[in-house]
Amino acid sequence: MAVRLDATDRKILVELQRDADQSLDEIARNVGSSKTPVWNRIRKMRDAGVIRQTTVLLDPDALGLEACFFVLIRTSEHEAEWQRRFLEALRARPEVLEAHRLAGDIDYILKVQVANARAYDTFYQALISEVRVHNVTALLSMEVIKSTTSLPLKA
Amino acid sequence: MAVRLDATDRKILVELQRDADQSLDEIARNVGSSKTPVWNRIRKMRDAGVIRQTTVLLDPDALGLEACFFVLIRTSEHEAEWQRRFLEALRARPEVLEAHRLAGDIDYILKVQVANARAYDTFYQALISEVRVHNVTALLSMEVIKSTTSLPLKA
DNA sequence: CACCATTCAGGATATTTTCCTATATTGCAG
DNA sequence: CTGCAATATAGGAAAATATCCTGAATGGTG
Repeated sequence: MAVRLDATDRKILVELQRDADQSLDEIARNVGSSKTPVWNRIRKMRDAGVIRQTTVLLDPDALGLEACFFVLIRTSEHEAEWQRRFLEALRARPEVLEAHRLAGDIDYILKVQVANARAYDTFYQALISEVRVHNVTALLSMEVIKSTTSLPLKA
Repeated sequence: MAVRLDATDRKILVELQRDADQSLDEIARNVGSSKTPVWNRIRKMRDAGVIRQTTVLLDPDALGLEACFFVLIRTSEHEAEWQRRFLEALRARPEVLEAHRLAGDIDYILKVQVANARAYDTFYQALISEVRVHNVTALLSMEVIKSTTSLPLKA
């Protein structure tokens, strides 16, 4: 079900992306409305799937996950069965935070968050032993310049 | 202030990452405790910065942001002033969801979420007109295989 | 075993969510 | 422009929840 979002909806989403812990009254004040319409709009956007999840963002360093790798993968395999097993392997591994199938030269990109280079190597060895890939390049993040889950909304 | 996380803390974090809308009683039930210790532990982890933010994850497609690009950037510039301006430019642009400085051959990687290829080109032109970069490769995501903000926690 | 510090469960109160109702607003046909 | 129907709104009542307090339980230590 597609939902047409108006300016108030978008303001609410901006507030929720900024801080989902706010009370309805606070959000209502920030968007210039009252709690009932805000509540109805949030419920509607939840039901429509515009809002997918409320969650908490953790500090990777505080959890000892100090190494972030972007992994570029080329493969010569393109059969359905191989792909199914590859996707399953990625979905099953919690250190894989993102995985995209790409257009062009490089077939897949992964974002992998692990404790250190050794942990990455363990992950890498396990992955390539499970599914054959042609060429893998790992890019190691030295510094997170920016990291947000807030999608841009035309206010 | 570093916090030592025990098994209960990690269970709480797993629950909060899964669904931060749960009531304290629910979380307490799920981790086998009662609401007071859960509440105290959450507050402590918030204060310590382990929990950085409570937020809402939105569906990019529902907002008309149907194109996700990973952008690989090489530059010959490595002066402090250039870098400062480059970081500022990235932080100021809301379509840049992630930006990392990398080790090795490629200097930076960005994750950019936009409406379509045209919008990406607009972003790209604006960026290179603002700061000089040597070489830019854009990888277009065809399919999101996995996308999570949940960091792996040894339960 | 006794002491201290820490963590716990359960309860009291303040706050918030959830839903209802009556009013206001908007879009639209005549 | 006017009146009607559909929709959105503000405010309030009841239920649920967060927040904080108290006293009991626990675990490590001399």
